[in-house]
Amino acid sequence: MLQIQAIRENTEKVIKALNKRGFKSDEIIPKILDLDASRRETQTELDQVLAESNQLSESIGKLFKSGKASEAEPLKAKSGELKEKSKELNEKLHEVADELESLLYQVPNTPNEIVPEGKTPEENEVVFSKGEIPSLHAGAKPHWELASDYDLIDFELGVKISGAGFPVYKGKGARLQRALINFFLDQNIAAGYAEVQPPHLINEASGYGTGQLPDKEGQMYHVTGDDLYLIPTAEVPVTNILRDSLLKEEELPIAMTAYTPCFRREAGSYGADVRGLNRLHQFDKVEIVRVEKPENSYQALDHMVEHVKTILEALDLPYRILRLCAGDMGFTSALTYDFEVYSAAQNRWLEISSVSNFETFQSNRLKLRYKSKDGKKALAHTLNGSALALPRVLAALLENHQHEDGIHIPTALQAYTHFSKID
RNA sequence: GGAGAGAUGGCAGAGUGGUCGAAUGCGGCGGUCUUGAAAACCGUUGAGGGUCACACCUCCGGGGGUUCGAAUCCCUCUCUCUCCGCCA
Repeated sequence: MLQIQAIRENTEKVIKALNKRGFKSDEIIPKILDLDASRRETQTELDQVLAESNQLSESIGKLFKSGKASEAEPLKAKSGELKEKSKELNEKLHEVADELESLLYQVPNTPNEIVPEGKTPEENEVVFSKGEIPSLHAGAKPHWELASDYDLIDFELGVKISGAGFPVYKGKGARLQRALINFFLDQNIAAGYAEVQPPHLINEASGYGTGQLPDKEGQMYHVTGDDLYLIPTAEVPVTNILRDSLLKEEELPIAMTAYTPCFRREAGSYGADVRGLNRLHQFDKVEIVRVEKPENSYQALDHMVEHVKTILEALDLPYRILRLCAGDMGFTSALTYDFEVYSAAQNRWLEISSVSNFETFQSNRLKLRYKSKDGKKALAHTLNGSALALPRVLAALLENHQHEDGIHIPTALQAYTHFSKID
């Protein structure tokens, strides 16, 4: 949620930034400003009535104490009137404040200045690429065929148990999956991230905290019996660890990593894009989350990008980094870098990580603040990224490292898989 | 699922209708002492709105009510804890 002061003080800048996203702010922003003005005006009016009422009560109390109860009667009547009035004003205040809040929830984050203009994924800016695209042997296959040939993943079995998008990993497929999780976690820990294991179900307040609610209500699985949501990413429970907190300056930065399964309904997707591991309802991901002082957050974002690079290079996968254009960025982000690995057998790029700075957009909702040494309080910046999402990494590993004699496991992973080849 | 207890400042924990925004302890900050540190002692220290700054207002889990006046009384919701049951 954007800070109302920012909208108030930099209205033109905010509108311009939102327009870059393709978000129509010309109506909603003036409306927000109107409501904000009205809120403050009503608040002031209410405060005055309450101040008068407080004084009255105090003098009534004194009269009672000094045994002049009869003199208090007219004051009581006056107090009753004020109460009536304050009730009205209070109702109005709530009305205005609620409407203001619901409008603020609808406004996405303002893109950083370096975010490129654009509406579609084609307009994302490639800022880096590395690794050679392997030329595969004749008869090379996409991962869903490899998965079946080597009995690594059973998609049909998952359909029986749950439905489409819930694969069953088997044998070396399961072991490779587990190896990747451990490998990623160890890499992140070595880079200074503290491991946490958060709950996989979250309450409504947590959903609002990181911005999944109310914006993406339909994309999360909802456990109606207990009114909980299955996490779409570890970002939600991990970032919410810091919800409603006032940190000391020296506690920052905070860096956490977590492995969790992720659950996404992804309603409405179909076709070749969702073949095999490309898009699932349940998948595994290792996430990194950072909480930073505002002046350090963009440097931290760069460090996260560098860190993800080293992981992909250890896996010997060709990849590129995109700076997402304003129109393709997520609702809550101010700047996002997507990592894509090249899938030689599918001849396409697959997104495997998304690293973002949310600035104060999440911390404003989360009430995640820190207190500097001179006693000033400010919202912290939150960042997160995948390091990494499993399914497409697995797909790319199978496809890019396939040879006539089987699938070769990258050296860095062998300590985790305890096998060097799938054949 | 059954029974009971509770929700107060960064944390712990008093407070049952009128200077209570709240005792006390811990923690934090400043100081005295010390070569330095620790200990001890003294002082200070909740959050939000509002204002140029004051004033002022709100906040003792959420919502509603009683009262001139509520952290304190009533209703309601949510959550937590303890015991029993069930169970990995």
